[in-house]
Amino acid sequence: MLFAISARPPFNFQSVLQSHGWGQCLPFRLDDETGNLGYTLRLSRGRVIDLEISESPDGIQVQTGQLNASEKKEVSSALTWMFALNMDLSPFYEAIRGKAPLVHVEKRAMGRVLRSPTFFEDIIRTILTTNTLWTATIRMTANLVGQFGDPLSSDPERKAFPTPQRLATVSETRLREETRLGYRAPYILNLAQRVSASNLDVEAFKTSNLPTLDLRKELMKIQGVGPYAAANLLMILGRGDFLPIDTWALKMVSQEWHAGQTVTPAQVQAAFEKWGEWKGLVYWFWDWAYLRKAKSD
DNA sequence: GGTAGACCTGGACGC
DNA sequence: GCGTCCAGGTCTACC
Repeated sequence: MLFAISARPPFNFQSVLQSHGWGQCLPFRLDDETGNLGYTLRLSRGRVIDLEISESPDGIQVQTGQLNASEKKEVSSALTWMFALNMDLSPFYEAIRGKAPLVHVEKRAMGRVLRSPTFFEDIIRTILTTNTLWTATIRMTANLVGQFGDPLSSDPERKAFPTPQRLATVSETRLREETRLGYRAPYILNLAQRVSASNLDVEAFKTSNLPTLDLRKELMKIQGVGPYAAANLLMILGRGDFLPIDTWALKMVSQEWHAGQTVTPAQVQAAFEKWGEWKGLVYWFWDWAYLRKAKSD
């Protein structure tokens, strides 16, 4: 079946896909030819379905197998969250309007960050981005999905992201040695076990009314989530008060404002401080001169 | 509160 | 093919 879901305008499908690298990590699949996004989704009752998501005139449309009414509602709800279809970007655009390195942002309806259907999946994937190369993040995620995800009945090669319950039963040794998570294995296992045992409701973070500072403290109580990962997760939650400062950020700020001299995290923070609650989004979508030059060379 | 070192993997490099 | 070095955030112990 095929159905459409409208987005709060302005909306740009490709801008969401390109907002970060999640589309390269299973169970997402980016189709370079069509520009569409695939995703293998496990519904709450355990059925695994495949989604082919593309742009529609006023939002997105999704091609999938036959769904009953409650399944269709669940898929619509998941996609609305994943693409932040309800997000109101007008205050952000008002704050950045006319600022030179950001003029492309409103033109291309940027500001939404692609999310996973569950915050559990986003936390795990974020932990797997820490202290490693992006190619290793893609590999670790693929291992997790391939080894522990529920398969699609029509194509068992395609699997959904593992549930907390499934991961909670896996040994740390296996996560370490077979899934190749290394020292991250106990962090992933601990999170899965806490969520599985209902000792931590990570999905509640999606609708939390906590001030961002408090939300950040809660996120940093999760093993494996430090300042960088917390800022990244806050961005996913639509809170742009903190910067995910990694080595890339240090390099960009060094090149942009310090003539290539080594900079500290505090200097990165200072560079964006004036943007207040929007600093995360401003940083995320900044048009870096260093990258522009690299492209033109 | 700040700092140093350990953690682990895989890619790059030299031999 | 093998060994070594390095990059990448977080955690823990220590000051």
